[in-house]
Amino acid sequence: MDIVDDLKRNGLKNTKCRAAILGILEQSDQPVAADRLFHELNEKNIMLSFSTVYRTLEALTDKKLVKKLTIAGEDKALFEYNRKGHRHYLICLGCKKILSIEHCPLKGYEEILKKETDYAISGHKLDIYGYCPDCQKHE
Amino acid sequence: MDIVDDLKRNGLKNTKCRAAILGILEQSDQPVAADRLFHELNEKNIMLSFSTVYRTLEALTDKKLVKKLTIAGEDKALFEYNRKGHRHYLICLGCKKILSIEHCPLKGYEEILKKETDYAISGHKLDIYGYCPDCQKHE
DNA sequence: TTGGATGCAAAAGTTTTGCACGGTT
DNA sequence: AACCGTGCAAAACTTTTGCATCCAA
Repeated sequence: MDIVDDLKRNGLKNTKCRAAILGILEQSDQPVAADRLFHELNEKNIMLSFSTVYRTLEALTDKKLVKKLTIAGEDKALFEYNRKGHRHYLICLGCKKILSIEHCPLKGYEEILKKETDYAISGHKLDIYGYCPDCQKHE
Repeated sequence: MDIVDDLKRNGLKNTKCRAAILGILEQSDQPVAADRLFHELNEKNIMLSFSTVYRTLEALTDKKLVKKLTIAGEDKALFEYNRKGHRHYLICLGCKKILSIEHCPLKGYEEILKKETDYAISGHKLDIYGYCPDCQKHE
């Protein structure tokens, strides 16, 4: 099982909670908030406490199995399975759905910026906002 | 006084608190967090409560005099004087200093994305992370 | 004078932590 | 058996809100 391997390879014990949380994230195409994870797990009769959800997410984030992200207009953090590889997000302002964009239009720009500013650039984060086709219809 | 005009033009009463908060933001080249504003004002012997700081920031944000933003790795919201015009941020991972970048390398990209996804694109947010010259030296 | 602005205190929401207990290796 | 993981409750922290009072227009 991939998920158990993910855990073991990173020196994390394979427990019901961790496998369940990592599993949900791995199968979701959307970043998920901590409270949503908590409720989804409860629905599956996997009872765990809020502290465990947060501690698990922290452990998984530390080991880079999971990415933590925040988007403008959201007060809480979101978590997603770390599928490696650079990604941007297209966020629907109507339904809050998040689409991953794998193509990066900023290749080369970091190099230009480095020359201009003398900063050592280590990465960037691009979020694009708009309305998905569904939300355009209903308004 | 520009700041008083800003307030009046937007139907906001000109009060000590609002002028002080807007003034600090206007003179800062960095986005500022609510608690930092609170402390800076106290140092200037302008005593006001936390609720007022938040309520004032909310009013100023609603009127678009101020922009509210959140950056990855920061738990609290930051606020900056709205200097109009599109901006990106270059954030130092060492000292957390934020540099404004006025040039936008994404002209045209939104149009391409619109065709690819059928989303109505309304904007984007680009944060670039790195280390400023000072922080590069001290490490 | 009147409605909006402020202070205080309490509440709400998310996230963290202390401590005792339980499960994995 | 040892150590890490978990549950529960309480705390920390940012932000919001209710209500009485105060101030700008």
